[in-house]
This record gives sequence, C-alpha cells and structure tokens, in this order.
Amino acid sequence: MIQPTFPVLAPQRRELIRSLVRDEGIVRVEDLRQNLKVSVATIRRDLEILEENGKLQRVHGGAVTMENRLEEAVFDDKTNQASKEKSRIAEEACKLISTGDSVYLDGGSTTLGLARLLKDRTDLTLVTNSLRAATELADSGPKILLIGGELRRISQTMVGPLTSGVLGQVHVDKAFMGTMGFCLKSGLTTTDPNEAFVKNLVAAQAGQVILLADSGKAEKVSFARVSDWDAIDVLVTDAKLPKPFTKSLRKRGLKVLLA
Amino acid sequence: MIQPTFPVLAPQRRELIRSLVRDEGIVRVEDLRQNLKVSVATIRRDLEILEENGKLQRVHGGAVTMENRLEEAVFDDKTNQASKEKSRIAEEACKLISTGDSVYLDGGSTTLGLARLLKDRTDLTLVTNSLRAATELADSGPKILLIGGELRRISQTMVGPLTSGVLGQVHVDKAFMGTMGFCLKSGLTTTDPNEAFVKNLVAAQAGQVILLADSGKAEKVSFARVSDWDAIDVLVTDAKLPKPFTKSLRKRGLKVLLA
DNA sequence: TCGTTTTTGATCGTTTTTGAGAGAAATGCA
DNA sequence: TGCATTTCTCTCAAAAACGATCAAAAACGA
Repeated sequence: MIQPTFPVLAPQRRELIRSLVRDEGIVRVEDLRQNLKVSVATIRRDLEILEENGKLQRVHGGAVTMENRLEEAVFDDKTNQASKEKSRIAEEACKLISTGDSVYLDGGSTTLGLARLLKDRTDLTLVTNSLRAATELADSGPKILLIGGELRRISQTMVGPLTSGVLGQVHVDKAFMGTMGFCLKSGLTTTDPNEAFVKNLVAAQAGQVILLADSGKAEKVSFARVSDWDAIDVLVTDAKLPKPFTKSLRKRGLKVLLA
Repeated sequence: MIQPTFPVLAPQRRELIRSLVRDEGIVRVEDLRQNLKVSVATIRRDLEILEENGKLQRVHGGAVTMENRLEEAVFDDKTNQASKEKSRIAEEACKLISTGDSVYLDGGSTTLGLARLLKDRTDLTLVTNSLRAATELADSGPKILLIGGELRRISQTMVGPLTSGVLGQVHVDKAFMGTMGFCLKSGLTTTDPNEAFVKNLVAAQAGQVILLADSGKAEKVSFARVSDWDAIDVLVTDAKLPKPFTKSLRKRGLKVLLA
C-alpha cells in the first residue's frame, strides 16, 4: 500500500481509498484505519460518500469494486485472502503463456493481475477489451491490440456491437477469461449481457480458453449466461475448490490447475 | 518546496500557490501558511481569488487542481509546458461543442486538455483513439467509444488497420484534431504515417473538422502528411500566430479563432 | 508630508470534519 | 438454535477550518 505523507486532506484520502479498491478489488475498514491513521468512523463516512458517488460498493467489513459487488463471502480470512489467491492464480496462469503467443485478456481483477505480470513480455501480442489492462501495460510490455467499442464504465471494458468487428479480424492462441460465477449446472455467468456477449465471441474463436476464477466464485450464479463448460479448456483456481467440483470438471475433459 | 525570499508580493505569492497546486496536485492551508509566512486569512483570500479565476478548486483544508489527478505527474509535465496557451485553446474549443454532439478527439496534449473539460458533459458522445483521453474520462462524462487497434506507445493512441473498421461505423459531428506541425504550403503533418492515416480517415467523414494547435507549431513540417487545409473547417490557436498566416487561412475559407 | 487605498492579521461566531461511545445488526461457531 | 464477537449505525461533543468583520500596517499618489 502507498503510504501517504500525513496529514492527508479528505478528498485525497478518498481518492486513495478509491484507487486502492480499484487495484485490490477489495478493502477492509480495519486495514484502511491503520494505513490512513484515522478513526473507523471517518473511514466509514468516506466509504459512504464513495458509495453514493458510485465509486465502490460497501460490504460488511469493508468495500469492493462495483464489478465485484455480487461476491459475498469475500473476507474468508483475517487477511485479504481473496486477493492473495487471485495473484497466485495469475502467476499460475502466466506459466501457461508460451513465447510469441497472442493472448486475449478480458476484464476483471484476476486478469488484471495477470496483465501486471506481463510488463517484460515484449514477445507477446496482447488482445484485450480491458481499458485498465491496456493502461497498465501502456508504457512497456507486449504489443497491445485494444478492442474498440463502447466503454462500460462499471467494469472499464469495451463492449457493444463495435467490438465484434475487430474481434473478427484477429486470432488469439490463448484467451484468459474472468467470470462472476461458475457453477456445474449453469456454467459461466456474469452480471452484464453485453459483457457476456464479448466473452462468448472471444471464447468461440480462441485456440485455447483459460478461465481464471478463485474458489469463492464456485457455485455462484449471476445474471447473464456466458457459456457452458464445453467452451473452456483450462480452469485455474485455488486449492479451496471442493474436491468433487474438481473431479466433475476433470471428468468433462477440463484441465484444472490449483494455484 | 521552494523557499522564496521574503517579503513576497501578493501576485507573486499567488503564482507560487498556483504552481504548487499544479505540481503537487494538492496543498494544505497550514502548509502554505508556514512556507509563505503569512496568516491563514491571507492564504484563504489567495485561494478564493485563484478559485474565482478557475486556477484551482478549494476543498476543506486546502485546495486541489482542477484536473484532480492526484497520481501521474509524467505526462502532466508535457502539458504544462506551453500549458497556458494550450489550456486557453482547449477552453475556446470547448465552446464550439453543442449539446448532444458526437465528438471525435484524437491524441496529443491539447486535445487531452479538452477532454478534461468534458467531465460533466454527459450529453455528449465521445469517439476517440486516445487511451489517455479515455482514461481521463473513464469514471464520468460523455459516453465513450474507443477506437480499437494497435496501441502506439509513444503517443498512447490506437492506430493501424483495425481502426478503420470501427471508424466506418460511426458518425461524428465535430472532430478535434491535434497536429505536430502546420504550414501554409504543406498543410498538416505529423511524425507517424499510421497516425496520419487515422487522422485523415476521421477528417474525411466528420461533419466539421477543428484543428487545435498552438502558434509554436506554425510553419513546422513533420514527416507524415495528414491533409491539406481544405479538409479543415476551423483552426483554434493563440494570438501569437503571425497576422499574415491568419489572413491567408481566412482567405482560404477557414474560420480562425485566437484564444 | 498627509490622506487615501490596498493589503494584511486578529478575533469571533458558525460550519464542517472528526473521534468516541452505546445500542442494534450481522457474522462465526458450537 | 444460542452465544460470543465483530461490525454497523446513530448520536453527541471536541477539534479543525471557515467566513465575516474590523483595525492595524503598508503602499500609493498628490
């Protein structure tokens, strides 16, 4: 965490909280209190204001990004477990990328974590609809092809009819996808149909589709259906995924990696 | 902080505050009091005046920049160089935008300045190939259509063959273009042919093409030819542009605005 | 030099922000 | 389910910052 020089003005503090939520996906009131050296009451008030402005979503114990808002059991441990798992998943996924690959990355905090690992991979071609992934790699790293389209503010990704045109003109060897929920019965789901449409389009034409999702998303079902398990080749998740779940997926022919 | 020699004249002190806000992004009343050796009352009066002139935004405890980017100082330096002229040009250009317009913005620091003025313009549709402009308006403002394509790192814009697909599917009322150089004989030129290609494509199909360029770019010729003056409807520049230049352009039917 | 205008600093009542505490609600665990 | 613990909301008071006002100081012009 960035340690600001104290004291900090209120707007500055809120901006700090906001960027922290954006980067980590989730923040805890107690952590913020320690790092910002103010009382929990102030933290709560800040979170309230930021929530009113649509910058984040408060949850019991802290706050999450708007796109992560349907996740529930987020504070599984005293530490920020979810984010640790996410970065381990990203590292595991990174190993799957070969030299010279063309890679697709979609939106979400886990895939953003993967993007951060690619800053030195000038050998790759990265196709993405994530504004944040592109910004993260704006100064160095793979050659970047950003899918055009309408910016969906809540997820900071490009969606809509204009995206399909570009997607039809490129080929990706490996597509790394995030999801809001995955479930044996319903397959992959996410909050927004437009988002789902783009994911589906990519999945349909990628050489290999790799799903990145921490175990907290298992058996969660969201609004918009993305695809069935048939479309997925590899799942990278963490060791907390229930054994039966893993078995069932492997029986279906998926490669399941536990980071 | 720069320690000035005392006493300091009022306008000088205000200019100091202004540059401090620009550099730091945020200042505190108490810090200013200590460093400038004047009472808080004076500081407050200064801040009040600076706010009236639109130089900064007061907050409880101090003040912040108008373009409240608390992070990122790299690119800002570039914008601050000829910033007075550029921001005046941007303000002048902003007046040309009508309610509900669909607007194209291309890359460059002047057009980025214009982007910053659009944070509350939810009535607009903004089409752009500038990653920075999109990032600047990522959280609020116009509906954003980002042109897909390959990211050209040096300019942080999308270029290449993939751009044309998207551009063909949208119409913009007003296109605001930057340039590396403009010259009566050679017209508009820029450093990169790919960049030039996109600019040309946009200019060809926009309802009105508005060129934003400070006078320092006059009679400069760069490598890649963008277009002739025929393609341009309006030039927004500063008062330092030589009179003959202005006359000559007006004779050709261009509207020339001196900010 | 004197009178006028501008700038500055101090004071005071008001508003905003912050922190602490009590009771209510949510969570975890047996 | 019941109980312990954490977290939340609400209220209130202290602290910090604010605006307004007025008098002193400085700058200015005649």
